Amino acid sequence: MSEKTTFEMIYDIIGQIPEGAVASYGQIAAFAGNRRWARVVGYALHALPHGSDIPWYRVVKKDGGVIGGPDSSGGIYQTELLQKEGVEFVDGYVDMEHYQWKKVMF
DNA sequence: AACATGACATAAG
DNA sequence: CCTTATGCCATGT
Repeated sequence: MSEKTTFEMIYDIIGQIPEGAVASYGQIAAFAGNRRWARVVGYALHALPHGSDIPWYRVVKKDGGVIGGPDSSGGIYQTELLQKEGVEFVDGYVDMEHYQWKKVMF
């Protein structure tokens, strides 16, 4: 049966995030079906293998902040990747007003 | 099976 | 703004 696991649904949603856009954990969880899966979303990304096609760096907190803080090595890396795609950062936070993903694009 | 932990969100004080 | 508490699900021990 085509019973997709929670992780698969989450990965599917994340994989739909276009370039130059970001999405929050809660947002992904909401698109996947339940917004309470925000935690599972985090765990799903945490469990991602290296070399995965999942754009984990396009996933940020609801405020637009990166995990670990913008000063963290991972935070710097994530910020850099997003900036290369055209996402603007202000004080370590994404300008969600302009770059938060909206599914209306499709 | 039970408990603890975790890339979160929300509410309340 | 910060800390607590609660909700939700998956994983590790």
